[in-house]
Amino acid sequence: MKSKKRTTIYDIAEKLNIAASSVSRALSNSNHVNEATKKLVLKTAAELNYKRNTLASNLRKGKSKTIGVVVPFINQNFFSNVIAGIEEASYQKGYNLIICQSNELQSKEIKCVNTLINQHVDCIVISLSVDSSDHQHLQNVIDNGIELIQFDRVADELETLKVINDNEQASFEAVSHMIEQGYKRIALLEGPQNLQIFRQRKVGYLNALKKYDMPILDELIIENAWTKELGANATRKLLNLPEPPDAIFASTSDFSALGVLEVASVMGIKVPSQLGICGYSNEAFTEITSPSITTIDQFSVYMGKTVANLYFQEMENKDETEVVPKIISIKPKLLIRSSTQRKTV
Amino acid sequence: MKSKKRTTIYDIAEKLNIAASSVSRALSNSNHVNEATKKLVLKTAAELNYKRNTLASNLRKGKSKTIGVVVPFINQNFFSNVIAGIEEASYQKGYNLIICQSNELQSKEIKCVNTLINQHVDCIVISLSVDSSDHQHLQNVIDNGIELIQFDRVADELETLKVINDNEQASFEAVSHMIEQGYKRIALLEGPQNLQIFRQRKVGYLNALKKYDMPILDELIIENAWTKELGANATRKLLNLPEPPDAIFASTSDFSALGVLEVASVMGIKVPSQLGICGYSNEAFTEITSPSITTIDQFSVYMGKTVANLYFQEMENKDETEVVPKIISIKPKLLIRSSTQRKTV
DNA sequence: CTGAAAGCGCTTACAG
DNA sequence: CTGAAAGCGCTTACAG
Repeated sequence: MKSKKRTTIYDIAEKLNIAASSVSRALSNSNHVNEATKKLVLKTAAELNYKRNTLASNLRKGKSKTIGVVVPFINQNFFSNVIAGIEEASYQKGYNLIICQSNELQSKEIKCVNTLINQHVDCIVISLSVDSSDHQHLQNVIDNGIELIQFDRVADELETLKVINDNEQASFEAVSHMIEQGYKRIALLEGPQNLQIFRQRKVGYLNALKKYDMPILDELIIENAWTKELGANATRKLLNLPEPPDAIFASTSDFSALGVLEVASVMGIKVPSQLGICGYSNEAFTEITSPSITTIDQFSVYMGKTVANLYFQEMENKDETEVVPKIISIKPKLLIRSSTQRKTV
Repeated sequence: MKSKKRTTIYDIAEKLNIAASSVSRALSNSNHVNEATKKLVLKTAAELNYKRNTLASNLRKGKSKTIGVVVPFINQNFFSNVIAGIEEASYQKGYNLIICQSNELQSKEIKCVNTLINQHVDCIVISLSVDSSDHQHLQNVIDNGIELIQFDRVADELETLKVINDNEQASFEAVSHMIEQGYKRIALLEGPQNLQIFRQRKVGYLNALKKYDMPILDELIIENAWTKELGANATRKLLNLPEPPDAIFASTSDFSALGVLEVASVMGIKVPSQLGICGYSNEAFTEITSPSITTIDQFSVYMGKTVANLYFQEMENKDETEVVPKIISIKPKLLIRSSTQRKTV
């Protein structure tokens, strides 16, 4: 099968005894072509099972109608939801997606970005890997004339289009809620502080404590507890403290919160009466644990659509004077569930 | 930035005063080129920030080093895991992925496939949408000389490479296990029977009943209960029967099984003592529900890797006489958890 | 080992 | 409205 020769515009032109350029015009629905020939070309194209070679078309036109996406892992709920959103919006505009995963490694992230540059994608959408520190490869994208959009895990210092959550505000609200539920010693599981999102979440936590005149207790702030295992380890450590916390804000992820819940359950500590738990991201499972876990919804599918549409707007406004907002911040929503509700309303 | 002109092999050739063909050879590491010139070219390429235009290269070579993937939804655990597996294996071989989602609609599936054909992908990997009945678009892929690989939800009559699960066997084992746990009236939630996988799972169910000389009770077989909501509806209906079932095999998915569990929980029916529940797919949440749900692991990431590697093998053996197996069946694994264990071992 | 030339399949100014 | 021609950036037989 591989050897089968595909139909080209020349085959159609030859059969109809017209010029290839006319065929091309007819196929791209130009209005500089006679209606009759247009119909004839379309009919013949269908008969010969013609498929436009997008590669050739793109090469000629100097654009690929392709968006490259780089995420840490495709099979993590948050990212797969964002990708689904990007796909939906892109599909409507006739754009394709090339997807790469960085596996949370900057080294692989760099390779992915280079591949996408080679592919001549029109736009690269990226959420940084956790160990991403140097951003030369992102600068490289810009230098190659490719639109760069960062989302969620962004490098703040790079002036690019960005779609982010208001992490600080969400975090502030979550901790405020816990304080209002009467929790006095609220621990923070924080993520790698080289990522801005995790720094912002910490700030939100600190601001909430400040607002309610509560002391900042260093022993209740645990670094780098952003997976289920690390969350569980941190919880063991915290709950064995002379003065253990009465609530834990797993600011890094719901996976971390799940680790907290499991350890509490094993240790026979009751949630939410003895220990409040709040996660981050609204993973599907947070609704079905017992008790259900309070968390923060990031509207991930919507975030994906927003990313794609931001690119399309930017393209349309390229030559206009109107200024498009460069950073879109989506307000996340605190979902109060059982794991933090000990006051009956 | 968009206007920036990229460096081409001609820029390098001009600067070094050699032919473009030599530059091309040097860059593709041909051994028909002097070591000294090769080094010089590489150095200059780096200086000028040269990036090969893959579009042009692929157009000339007549292949794209791209695999197109069509799945119902990117953001469903099973599919995102398969995609992650495909990505990993493809990345190692220098292949890119273009991802589309059919949204379970044959109409969109057809458009996706056509887009991928236009993109001149080398291979299309597909898992059919639920309402896929006619398969002309898949035949079209083959007719266009593109390798077609089906996985999981396959059209049996099409002679293509396939990677599947042994659904019948897995289903048989699951039901046998439930029978051995003493369940007497085991209901089946079945999926749309136009999909082979759901037919196979039904056969496995029936075979298990037959083996243990148990009657087939038509009122316990519920059609089309393959989402959480449909699973819940079916459960309400079943549990209100004069003679309700004492176990439910949600052969369609874990989501369906979750619907069963929630209804049982609302109705105050104890799992597993009064009602046994078994799902399908090993979604992450099945481990953390209370009780945890017995299910079947499909090894989804491995399945993805297998798909990609099958393609690469097929390519390598194209001109050899050796025959590559056309259908790879992965044996799924029954994971026995709390929701079906009422005998203490 | 190197160069000149053709060609992958398309699009688009340029003439008419 | 239509055609002839150039060119997108690369690769690869063909000569030498």
